[in-house]
Amino acid sequence: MLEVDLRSLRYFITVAEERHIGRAANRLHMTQPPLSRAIRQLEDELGVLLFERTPKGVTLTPAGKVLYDETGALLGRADRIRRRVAAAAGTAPLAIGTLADAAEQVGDRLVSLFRARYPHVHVSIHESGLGDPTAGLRAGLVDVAITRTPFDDTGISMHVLRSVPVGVVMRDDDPFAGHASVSSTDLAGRRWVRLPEGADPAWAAYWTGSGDNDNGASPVMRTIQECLQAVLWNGTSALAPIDQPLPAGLVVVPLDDRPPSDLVVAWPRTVCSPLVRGFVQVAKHCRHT
Amino acid sequence: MLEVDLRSLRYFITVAEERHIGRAANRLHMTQPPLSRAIRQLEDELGVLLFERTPKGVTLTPAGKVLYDETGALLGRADRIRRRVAAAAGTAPLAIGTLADAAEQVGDRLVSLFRARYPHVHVSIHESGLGDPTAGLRAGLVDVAITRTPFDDTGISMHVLRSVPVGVVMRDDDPFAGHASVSSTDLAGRRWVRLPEGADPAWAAYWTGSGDNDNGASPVMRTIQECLQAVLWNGTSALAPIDQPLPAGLVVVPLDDRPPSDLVVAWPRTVCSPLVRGFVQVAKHCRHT
DNA sequence: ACGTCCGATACCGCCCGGGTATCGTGCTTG
DNA sequence: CAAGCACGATACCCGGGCGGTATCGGACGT
Repeated sequence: MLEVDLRSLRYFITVAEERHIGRAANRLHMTQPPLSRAIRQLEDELGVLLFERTPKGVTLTPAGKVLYDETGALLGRADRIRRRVAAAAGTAPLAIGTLADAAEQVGDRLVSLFRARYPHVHVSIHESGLGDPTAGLRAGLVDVAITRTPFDDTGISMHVLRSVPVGVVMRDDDPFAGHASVSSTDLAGRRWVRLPEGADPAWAAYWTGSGDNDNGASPVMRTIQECLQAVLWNGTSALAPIDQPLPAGLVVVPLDDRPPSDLVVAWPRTVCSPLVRGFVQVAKHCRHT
Repeated sequence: MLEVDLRSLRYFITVAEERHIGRAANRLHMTQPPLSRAIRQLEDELGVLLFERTPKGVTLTPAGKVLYDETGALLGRADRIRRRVAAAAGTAPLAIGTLADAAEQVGDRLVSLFRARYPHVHVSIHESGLGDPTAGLRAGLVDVAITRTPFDDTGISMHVLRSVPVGVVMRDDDPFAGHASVSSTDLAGRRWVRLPEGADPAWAAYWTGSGDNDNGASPVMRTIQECLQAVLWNGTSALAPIDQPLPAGLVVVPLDDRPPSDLVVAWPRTVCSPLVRGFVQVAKHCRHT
């Protein structure tokens, strides 16, 4: 049984229109050799020569012309089928949770990629405070979350997007401000920002200097921006991923005795919705610079 | 861009008809897990649940029903395109050469597989004598050859189907008949079958005990059957692959100091015809027991 | 004659799509 | 009710396919 896949047909159409494999490869965002190979494989599959190769490009053979004329309709029909199937499934909504402002850029990128791929899906974004590292997943408020480790992950599956070391955010007039790194013992006696009560214990312990501080007096932080402002104004300290963009007057010094924190996409382990898995696929396949 | 391939759609159709992944896997000559995975991936691709999973099988969701109804037409159109393209290319003939009766079984299998895959192609088979190891390739009589090494392969590409040690064919009353193997020195003074004059030197040297014999008296052998008869009747000896089927009264004793001979499919290095490449593909993918 | 511009080839690394073994679960059955 | 069974799901392995880079060969056009 012959099994052409639609991708190679799109390749063929592009080459036929450009009359030039190199230019077609450009349009397809790939390089020339794999495209040459794909065309040759399509020819082998059909047992027919589709292009004449000339020194200045390629031209369609009669068989290639027939394939070109017929293929457009086939691809069009395939797209129509996709739309009809999506319509028949109804407009299933997808709720995405994000951890406060911790994952803004990557979250925006992922969501826009997801929207491009599943145009018929209604996406809602729920930004949660720093008190809930599951960003609403635990509470069932969202279907999938973009957040950070560590937290209690029983019943939750995760895919790591990026693993980032963590550091101490301090004012640039801090005695440690110039250091290449610090360790926990250097930080004894500091006042730390306070997370909301009831937060996941592993999470709270990780982000607040092991919690051995008198932080009853600090106000509760709900976003990273609030944390940074507290550091600037109150002389408290906070932990943050070292790639956190900082306002002027603040620096982050790597903390060398704490494991990195992972930027992850997380979802309930028992999920069956294809949309959630599709979101995870998008996250897996795109580059996280 | 979404890229469903037609294979996964055929999988889907089969599962939808069987209402049972295991049975569908059987019909598709594959096992259940990869089929489950393929269905799930199709669902992810479309962002839609296609089947309800139940303890006794699967049932189509509304979206799945729509896909089922639409997909048949798509696959039918794909098949029609294949036929039209093949027709537009005209009925390109393919000439296949085989080395005498040396490759009968495998040749028959390959040719029938090729015919099944390219039904529109007219295939002709040219059986050559033992004097031409290229089976007509060198002379331009055929497009592709099923033959044996060794021969001068300049300008010729090959794909090895099977590598078989070579042995001496002798009568079962020969002094060496019971031996597990023999070496060239054991065979001094024997009379050997004679190949046609002008055969490829490497080829002739390989198959006739290094050619240091008085074989002016032996008749020229044109097929393996003739060789075997000569051994039976004239007391000459011959070399043959050790898997050569033998008539009663003959045995083959492995020759332990000669490299094996490869059963190969060969074609001109400068080939551009998709049919030749298709034939090679068929040869590569089928099992050669 | 040589540079340039094609497509073709060679080779590499990763991912995908096959496989086997095993699990979880809901239904059946003694 | 416990045990078996039947089904799909999961985990893991392995080979092939499809991306990539580097390079070749050949046909023009100065």
